[in-house]
Amino acid sequence: MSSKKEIPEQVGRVTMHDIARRAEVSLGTVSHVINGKVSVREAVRLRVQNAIDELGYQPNQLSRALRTNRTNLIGMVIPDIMNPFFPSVVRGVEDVAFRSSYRILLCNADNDLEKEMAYLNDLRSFMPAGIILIPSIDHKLSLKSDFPMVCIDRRPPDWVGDSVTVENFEGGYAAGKHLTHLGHRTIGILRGPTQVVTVGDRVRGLMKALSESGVSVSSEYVQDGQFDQESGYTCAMRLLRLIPRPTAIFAASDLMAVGALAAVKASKLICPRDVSIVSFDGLSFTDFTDPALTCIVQPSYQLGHAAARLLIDRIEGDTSPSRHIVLRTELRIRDSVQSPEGFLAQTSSKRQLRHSAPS
Amino acid sequence: MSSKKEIPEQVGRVTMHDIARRAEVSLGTVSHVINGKVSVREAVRLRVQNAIDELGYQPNQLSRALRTNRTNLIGMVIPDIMNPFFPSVVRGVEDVAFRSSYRILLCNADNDLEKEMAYLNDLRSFMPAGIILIPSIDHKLSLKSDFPMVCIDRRPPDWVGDSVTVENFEGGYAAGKHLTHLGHRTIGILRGPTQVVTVGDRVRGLMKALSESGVSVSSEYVQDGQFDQESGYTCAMRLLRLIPRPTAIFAASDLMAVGALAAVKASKLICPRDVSIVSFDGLSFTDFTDPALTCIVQPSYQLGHAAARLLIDRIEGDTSPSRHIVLRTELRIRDSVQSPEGFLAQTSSKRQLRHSAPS
DNA sequence: TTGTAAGCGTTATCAG
DNA sequence: CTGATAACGCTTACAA
Repeated sequence: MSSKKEIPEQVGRVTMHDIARRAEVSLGTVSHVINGKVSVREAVRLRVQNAIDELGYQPNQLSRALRTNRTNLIGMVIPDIMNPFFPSVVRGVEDVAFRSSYRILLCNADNDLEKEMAYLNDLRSFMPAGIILIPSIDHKLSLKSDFPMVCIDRRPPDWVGDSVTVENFEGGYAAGKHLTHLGHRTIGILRGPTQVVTVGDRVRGLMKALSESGVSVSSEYVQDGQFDQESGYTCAMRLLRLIPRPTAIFAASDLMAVGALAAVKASKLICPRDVSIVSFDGLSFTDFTDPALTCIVQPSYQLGHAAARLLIDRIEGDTSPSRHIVLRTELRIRDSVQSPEGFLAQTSSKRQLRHSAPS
Repeated sequence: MSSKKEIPEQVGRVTMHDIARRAEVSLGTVSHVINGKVSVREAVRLRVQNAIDELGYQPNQLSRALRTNRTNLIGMVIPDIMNPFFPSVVRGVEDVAFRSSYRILLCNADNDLEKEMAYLNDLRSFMPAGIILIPSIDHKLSLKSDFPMVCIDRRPPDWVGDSVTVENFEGGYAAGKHLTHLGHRTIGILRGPTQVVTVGDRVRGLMKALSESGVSVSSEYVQDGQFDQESGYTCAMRLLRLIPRPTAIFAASDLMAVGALAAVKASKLICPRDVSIVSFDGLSFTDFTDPALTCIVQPSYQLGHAAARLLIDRIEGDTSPSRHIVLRTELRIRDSVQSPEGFLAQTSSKRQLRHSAPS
């Protein structure tokens, strides 16, 4: 799009009628040149195009939608944009959507099933082209709708449609391997809310890695709570009082890990010297904690990106069987994990406590 | 399309026609009971209402909008939802909007004037009820439009419409007072991008407070850069090499402050013992840094909240003169500021600032 | 109080 | 290739 010749600042809405009149053609012809579906004589096409440019005409999306029975709106229902995990998901969706000229209708359902269903229902009255949903924890709805929908992040058990999720199990497994390779054998777990299926997977993956190294975790080393920092603090405190004290803690979310970090400090211990911490999420603030957190990074932007791609394919007619895309996680090594004291790690020449400075 | 006596799950769209037929009334009557503007005999009203409930009818927002020339859509154009400052602004807008049954169309303009204008223009084709805009840095557009618009966070110089902003100057001033009362007389400033007007105000407010205490800041103690962590690091490094070394640093954003924190550590200094840091924004991660940052908190949620209130008032007919709401900031005292070494702090016989400290 | 009918700005179907 | 004309689903005078 290059710069325009003149400023068409005609304020009152300009419609196809205005174009038709100015170009001295009929309404239908204007429509034809706009949609390019029916061919139009070049001279006429030009006249119409000029009128459009001169008057700064934009097709009214509403009437168009009403007529064609489809908008270019994508409804996006998420738990809460203030939860730092979601903004990049939303951005991933928007970037893809924008390129295909879809617009995003954003709804925060607060993990509240009622609110989620209300939004979902309400959204229908806008005739969206499709919906991207991060289902609430206890999502039950198997919605049959007039438009495609893809579930992301969490996949409800009864959901048979498209979905994009993350390898939670494998991420947990990677965390477990990392810890056991460094020699940890007494490991505490901050699991968070048990009803969240993603968390369960993370912990199961972790457990698998541990048991492969002959490490077992008795139940008092697994603490359930909320996803937040405060809960992480409280639960970590309980872990730190256990005997033997865990040499490492796995936190199923970054926020819990931050709480755990605080708990370690409050216990006059040092992370990672006394207690290592590995977390799950990879939010940006994990770089700012002290020490910076080693964590399993979720590809949040990609989550939205892939979902939008998939959804738009569906909107544009892809009728292949449901797809279930599962995205990889990544182990990001920072400063919060080291070998436990007294463990002779061959590779421990690396200095752990160095705070990574931005380069 | 077989008529059902059963609970609605009728998938194909159900329209007013269906209701009219089932309730054995005319289209107009259905409309009347829905909009409650024209009175309808109770018996009929009930029949219609039943039909609506039984069929699970929802009015089509698009056709309604087309007819009434107004949607219940609010367009929100922001720089970038991934910037941690904006999610709560968006949430503030959405909470208010939702209660008045408006929906949010979210657009990320990336501080790019072209993109911003493209979005703004594009939004018009949805006939939004109103727009909330966080203008790009070099926003020039004085848009005359068919619907109300309120600018938030930054107020473009030529913008004569409604706006909601933050007391940047006063916030900077409070930061300055806090520092001077504690005895700081050599103060470094991380100003960030000079073209951002909010930053200018913050620094001017700071300067005023300093000069009121007879503290002057020579130019090499003022570093410009970007808003981000990396820039904060680099610029703070320069400050820390100055002689005399500043005993305190003011960062115009939290991210720069985080970079400064890293710079202090990298210089083998300790915050706040050797260098105090006070920042501006109050994002949630400032609690997780080490030490936790003392900062001037912007009421980001309130920003969105107030803007939405204002906008909806306009949408609903408020034609009073343009309003310019300015929100207070708050000094949040954490651990990154103390009196400089060797300064005999007048003990708290006199409390420093009336700016409320959180408990 | 209720029904009728004319649009809102498009697209789509047919004639010319 | 171009132009009428009928929808799309709804609101709103105005008529009955």
